Amino acid sequence: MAKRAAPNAVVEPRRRILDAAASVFAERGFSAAGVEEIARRAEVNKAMLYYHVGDKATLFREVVLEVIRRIQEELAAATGTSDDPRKRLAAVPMAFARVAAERPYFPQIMLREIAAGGAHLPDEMLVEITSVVAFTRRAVEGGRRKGVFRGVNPLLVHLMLVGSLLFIANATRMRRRIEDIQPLPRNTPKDLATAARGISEIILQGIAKPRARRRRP
Amino acid sequence: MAKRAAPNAVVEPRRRILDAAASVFAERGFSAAGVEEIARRAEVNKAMLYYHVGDKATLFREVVLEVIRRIQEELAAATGTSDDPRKRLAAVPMAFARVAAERPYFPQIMLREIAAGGAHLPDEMLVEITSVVAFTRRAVEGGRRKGVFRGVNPLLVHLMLVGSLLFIANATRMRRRIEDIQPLPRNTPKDLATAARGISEIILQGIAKPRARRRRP
Amino acid sequence: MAKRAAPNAVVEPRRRILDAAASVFAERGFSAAGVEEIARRAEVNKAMLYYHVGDKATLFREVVLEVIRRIQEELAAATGTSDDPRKRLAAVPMAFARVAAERPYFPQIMLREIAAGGAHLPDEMLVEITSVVAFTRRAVEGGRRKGVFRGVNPLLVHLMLVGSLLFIANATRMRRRIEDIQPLPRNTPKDLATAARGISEIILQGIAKPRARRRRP
Amino acid sequence: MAKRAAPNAVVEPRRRILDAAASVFAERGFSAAGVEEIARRAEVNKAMLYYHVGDKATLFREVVLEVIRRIQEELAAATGTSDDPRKRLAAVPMAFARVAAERPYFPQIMLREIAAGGAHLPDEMLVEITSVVAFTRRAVEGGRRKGVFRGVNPLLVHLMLVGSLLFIANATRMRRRIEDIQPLPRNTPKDLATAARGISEIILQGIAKPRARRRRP
DNA sequence: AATGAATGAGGTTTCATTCAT
DNA sequence: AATGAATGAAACCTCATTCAT
Repeated sequence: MAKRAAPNAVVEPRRRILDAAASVFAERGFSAAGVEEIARRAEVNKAMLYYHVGDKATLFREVVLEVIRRIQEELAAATGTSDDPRKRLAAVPMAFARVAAERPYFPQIMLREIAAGGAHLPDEMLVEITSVVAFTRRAVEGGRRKGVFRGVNPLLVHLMLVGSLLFIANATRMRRRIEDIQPLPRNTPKDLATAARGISEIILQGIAKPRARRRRP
Repeated sequence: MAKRAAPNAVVEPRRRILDAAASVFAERGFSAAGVEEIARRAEVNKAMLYYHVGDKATLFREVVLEVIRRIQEELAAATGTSDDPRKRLAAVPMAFARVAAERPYFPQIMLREIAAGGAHLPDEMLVEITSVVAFTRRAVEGGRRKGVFRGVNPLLVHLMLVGSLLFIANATRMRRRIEDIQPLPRNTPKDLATAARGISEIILQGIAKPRARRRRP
Repeated sequence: MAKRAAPNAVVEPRRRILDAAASVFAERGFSAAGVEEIARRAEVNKAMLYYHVGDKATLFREVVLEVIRRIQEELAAATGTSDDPRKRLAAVPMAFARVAAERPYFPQIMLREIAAGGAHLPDEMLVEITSVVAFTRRAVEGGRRKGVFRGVNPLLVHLMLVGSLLFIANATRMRRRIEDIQPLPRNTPKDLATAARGISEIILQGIAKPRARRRRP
Repeated sequence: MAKRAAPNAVVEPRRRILDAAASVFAERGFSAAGVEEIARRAEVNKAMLYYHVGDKATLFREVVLEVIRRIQEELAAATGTSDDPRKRLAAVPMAFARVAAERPYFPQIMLREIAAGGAHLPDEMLVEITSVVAFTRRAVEGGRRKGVFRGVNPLLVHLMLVGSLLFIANATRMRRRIEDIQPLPRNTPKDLATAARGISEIILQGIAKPRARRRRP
């Protein structure tokens, strides 16, 4: 289906552009990202970039939209698997870890945009994000009803799950720089999936309903 | 003993500049922040800004340095208070919450810089950050020795404590935008101190050493 | 086959820019030359100037490179003509005079850069200059072997030939200013070619091997 | 006489400023020279520099004026010594070499200003320079009358004498840079006085009246 | 679908000079 | 005689975007 045999033409320009944009946005952030460099990495003419996708803001929105969709897919898949609230909850950081494994630029872009207060995203896209929060809320409330979780603020739990994971994913890069300067204890979590498991383990125990105290005599 | 009675001169120019810089960096991020606007907010001539503090990068470093120092102070104060590992650990998110209360721009700048991988900070400043991690590690290991915590990766705990808090602080702003669009359940943590308590409560229970199981009869 | 009929478009933008740059560098010197003015004289947008050639330093280097090439061409042409050391030597100031006639800004730029110690030129370009010195050295040494020149430092001869010519070319402008103030004897060399001849005449006699003294009877 | 014992106060501020200005003007040229740096080198407050000498243009003029005066003094001294036209003529490059030995920045400033066409000097100062030319002219014309020089353009001779010397003085710095890149024959004139002697030797022979041709039989 | 050229606005930084004390 | 602070203009350069072909 490729139009030419040129090395980069095997993948459609739009795809190349979005990938290039993602990587530059991740590395530099929205403002510091240069349209010039995105075009260069996509091996595309700058004008073509406008032709195929649109201006810088559109570029960014498309990139973010794709990852949000992927998160939603992962969570949808998890929904079907089991209705154990503990498994449901653990699926949240794991979904993020999976998408991050697929698209390494994702945690950086996401954290940057959170820090920016969503400044580069339109209303509709923010609303999409809400669906992810809703997933966690249902799990927490389900667990509560079933007596496996104590009463906790579901939003707090969500933010801890996701925040911890994204934070860890990003901090790793900074940590590597520090390790280049001074030797550090050797305990960084190896990969994000491992981190995701560590996070849900702690949080699940953290919100578990304590066993009924032994009744006083 | 202010030098002049002019409305903005009650506080030293350097202070005004750093405060203005902090607010602009928080709102816009390093690259999108304009020296022009920083100067305007500081009510200072653009050239004066260079005279008093230095270029944009220096400006940023000074701002970050100040908040790191404040975090270190808060933790140092907590160190003196008690040697209960649980209290020590709870002091970490609380220190961040306190500094954030004092300097509202802090969580945003910090999260942005984490997402940037420390790109705008010199090596020495990254090293300073290590001291904060060390505080958590000592608390976790102390708790372990005393038998109140189970064996967990201290770095993971640290990143969860700090990451959760910073993430919550930032997500709040995005959340408010969403709330303007569609009504949401009314459960956002009121202030950061409350969030800090919620976080440490969950994590402390999450890493607590389980009581010895009663032996089966 | 000009692209447009617009009045300034008959000559390629890059050419116009280099010419404009040359004239401004000559008039004002590297530091005082304004990119703004270069663009104006080239009838080009300031950004286009960066697009077509590069920054101020690059602009300068390209201009200098062109004239060095021209000098080398002139000398190469002279090499083929004759192998009389006297003619070879005379070709040196004449080459400079010819290039100066073609590009009036050349002596000024060159003298300015000599005075700057080559501060705006990269190593490779300085090396190019060496080839010109080598030409003179070969002529002087050739003349020595053939017994027409006495033993003199070839570098000294080179610097006198070139220095005199460039100095005269530049002093003329200053001299004109003086003449506007007070009347002067009417003896300025008319053009640079004449000056070049005057210079080589004096220097050739100056380094000529004196005839063998008539032996005393 | 010194007002204070402070290390830099033994020499009057005005002197320090002029010396600092001279060195910066020599190194960087008029436009690139920064008032800031001049003040720093003079160990003087920037405002004081304006108080003691004046603005940048004035600073420059004072520096140039001083060296012109010194050249005039040297030539005046030479006038008294002998009335041999050859010695008179040789005194010209030697005067420049002497002043250069005293004030190393002099040849650079001078050559730069020649290249600038005197742009930074007022009319009166240009006129002063004329007196130097006049010295050479008298020597050349005197020598002509006495039958030791042939008929040559005195201005040409002057420009060759002075131009060669200044050119050599400046080229030396560029030459050193080249030598750092590639090894070169070892024949640079050691110091300027030696160069001055080399120059006048060649030029004196170059304009010497040829011995009467042996009359044709 | 593709490109090189064009553009205007804006970015950061520096500079010579002066003022208030 | 001396200083730190102030200022406005201008410097160089980059950017996102569009146009003509």
